[in-house]
Order: sequence, then C-alpha cells, then structure tokens
Amino acid sequence: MTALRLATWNVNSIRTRVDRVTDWLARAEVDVLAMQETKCTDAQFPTLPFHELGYEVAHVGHNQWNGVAIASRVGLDDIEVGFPGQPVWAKPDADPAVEARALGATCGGVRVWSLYVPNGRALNDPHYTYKLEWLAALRDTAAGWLADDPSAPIALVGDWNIAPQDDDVWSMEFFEGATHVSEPERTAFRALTEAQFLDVVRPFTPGPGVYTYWDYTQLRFPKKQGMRIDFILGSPALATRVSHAEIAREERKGKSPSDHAPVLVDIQRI
DNA sequence: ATGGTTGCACAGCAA
Repeated sequence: MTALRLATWNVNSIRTRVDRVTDWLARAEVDVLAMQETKCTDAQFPTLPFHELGYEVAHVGHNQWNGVAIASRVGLDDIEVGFPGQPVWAKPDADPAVEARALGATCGGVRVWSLYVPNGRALNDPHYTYKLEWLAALRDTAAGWLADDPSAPIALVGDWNIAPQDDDVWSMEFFEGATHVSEPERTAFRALTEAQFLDVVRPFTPGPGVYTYWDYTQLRFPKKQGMRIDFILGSPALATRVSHAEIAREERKGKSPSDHAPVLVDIQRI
C-alpha cells in the first residue's frame, strides 16, 4: 500500500494562489495539505477547486490576516478550531481574541494540526512575548495529548517562524538582533522536541543551505538566501512511520509563487 | 534560468 502523503505550505493568500496550490496537490499526489496564511474569511475560501479534486476542506479565518486550513482526501474528522489554552492577542483598541492560527483534524488516522506561529515582529515588541506564550501553551497542550495516549500519531505542522539552528538561515550576521533566531524562540521550539515531537523532515533534508522560505525582496531566492522555518513535527508513533520527506523548492519558482515552499512527508500506513 | 516584494480591507500594515 502506498504511503500517506502529508504536506504543509504557507500559501500567502489562498485566493491569489489557489491554482498553484491545487495544481501542486494533484501533481505531487498529496493526501493531506495543511495551509497557513490563507488571508481570507471562511466565506471567502475557494473550496470548489479542492472539492473538484476530491478533497474536503476545513478552514478558519476571521479577516485578511492569518487563516489556516486543512485539505484532505483521506477523511477530515473531529475538526477543532484553535488548540486548548491558545493565547489571545489584543490589538490596540480591540478586544483580545483568539487568532486564526491553529486548526486540528483527524485525516487517515493521523491527528493533524495546521499551525501558524506568531511572527514576533521584533524582540522588544509585545507580539514577541505573545509568540513565546503561544509556543509555551502549545507545548503544554501537546505534551498533555501524549501523556493521555503515548501511542497517538500526531503531526504538528506549519510555519513556526523560528530557525532552530544557525544553519537554518543564510547569514547569522544578517539576523543579529532579529526575531526567528533568538535564544528564547529556539528554546521554545526545543521544548516541543523535548516533549517528543520530533522534526521528521530534517533527517531526509540535511543542511546547510536547505530552506523553506525566501523573502520576496533582494533576489533572496535566486541568491539562495533563505530560512528553514516550516516544519513537520511528529509524535513518536508517527515519527517511526516516516519513510520519506522533501522540501518542494520548485514551487518557489515561476509565476506568482508563495514566499514559502511546501514541505512533505510520506507516512507508512498501518 | 530566475527575478528586481507581495497581499490585503487601496493605505499603510504585516510578513
């Protein structure tokens, strides 16, 4: 039996990118795709092209920011908007709200979470504190899932907005004093690893110079100046079943690409 | 062998 193919992709607006996304879905024979930065409301999400290809879709989006989705052709059950304990964000002059950054669903026997970790913006910005709290809450909740059932196959996938290792950015000098590489962020990411959620892609795609994101400006992509910030973390029961992984760098090329490439894994069926 | 920002609420913010 062929493996279950699970992918994650920060699409940077699904309405702008739906043709590219569905083309790739079909071409790459993806069974489950977690998307981030859909940048639309639920009503605006273009579900029809996914349905035509045989995928069900779950989405949460409140406005033009954030937005996460899961498309699946192997079932889409027990949909959960936000994770338990997900911190709220209080914009100036607005009530605190849970942002559209986390969506869970069970697909083909795997509990999949599509995650868009807060960017942080700057080390002295309130958004940075929010980012660290968000990651700590996710760790606590996810650790609880494994405490309840150590054999659960769980995938925490998405745009983590953290480069965990120096090799995960094209220049540490360039990012001196910036978010994504700071020690507190790396510690927060490592805490998920210590809670037994392992990066199941890196063993198949060792660095240096292996990235998932390239800024639109400054010719970053052709200059190979990127960052590895999109990850698929698997619980122990999932990680042992991963037979292949890759970063679909080709999808960063061509007309109107996202600034992120898709990341995918093959999971042996049981 | 690709791209020189992009996307959204079209103005200024977010990434």
